[in-house]
Amino acid sequence: MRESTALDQMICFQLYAASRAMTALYRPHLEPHGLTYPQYLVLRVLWHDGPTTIRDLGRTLKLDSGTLSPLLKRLETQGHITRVRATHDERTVWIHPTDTGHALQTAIGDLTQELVCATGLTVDELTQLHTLLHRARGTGNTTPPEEPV
Amino acid sequence: MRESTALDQMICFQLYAASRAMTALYRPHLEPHGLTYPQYLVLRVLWHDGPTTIRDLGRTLKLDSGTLSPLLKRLETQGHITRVRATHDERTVWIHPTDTGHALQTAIGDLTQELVCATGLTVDELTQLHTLLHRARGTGNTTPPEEPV
DNA sequence: CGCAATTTAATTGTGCACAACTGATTGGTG
DNA sequence: CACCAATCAGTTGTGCACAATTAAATTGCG
Repeated sequence: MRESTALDQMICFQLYAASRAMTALYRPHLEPHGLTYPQYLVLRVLWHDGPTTIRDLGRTLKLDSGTLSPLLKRLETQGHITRVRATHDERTVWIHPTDTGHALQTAIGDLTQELVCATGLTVDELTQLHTLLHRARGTGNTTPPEEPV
Repeated sequence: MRESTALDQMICFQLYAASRAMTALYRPHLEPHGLTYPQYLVLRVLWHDGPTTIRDLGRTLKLDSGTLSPLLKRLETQGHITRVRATHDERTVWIHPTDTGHALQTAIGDLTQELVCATGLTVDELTQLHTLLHRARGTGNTTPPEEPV
């Protein structure tokens, strides 16, 4: 029964450890391009959605400006994005992927197969895991998973 | 089919987001005691196992000395632990919980119910999630979940 | 219109994570 | 015994996360 009393702990630590382990799987594929995993997530949003505001990036990735501002500044320094303040509402800043930013998409390629194999889970299990994880965040959040997620 | 091509991405982001969301659930319960979530994990190991070496803490929590050394220094400053270098092998350092460190266990109490409810998942689903997460780390790792995990 | 509340991005400060390295200690092997 | 490789903790540097604050722009309401 102490299994059940420690259940939340175990879930939380498993999440914490699994998240870091998964990020570690990406690292060797991203580091050659000078990217971190959060930077890669930002680029995925830009690849998928095109130019995006910092506000929307924050809502998609669940990160605040305290995290995104310096991260985007680094991506800009690397030449992967540009930052343009909107003219009609000067509070918002638009993030545009540059040509080199777009080029990274093909340069990095599709990491799916390799990483799915690394987990050792079947596609069914991964789908199951995905559903449980999504449900575990926001209570009663019934909206389907978004891209690029 | 683009669902499946983005599957690893989605899983990885879900892990990343769910882990941070879960940590955020703990924060209001730990912050009054001046603890962070990683510090709380260390204390849970000490509450469960008693005095432990830094090496074993690192293996249990999957953290290296670069993370643990300053973290433990902060726990020592707060008076929750002591650091004692072993006499028979002066490379290893033993971490002992102090009385105030032990007292935190009852002061913080059991957060299980509250956090399980916050996820909105059933016990069965949490068990399922736990199993999948554990399997997703280490390929072919068939050892059962450890404490405190 | 005038002004307070809200929105947005940026900044500051703290604490992880993790790579790379240092330095001390230990164990094993010739 | 001498020496070399391995082990262990600590340090340094970079980049997230996140709370709290700041400042500018916008919105809404009287």
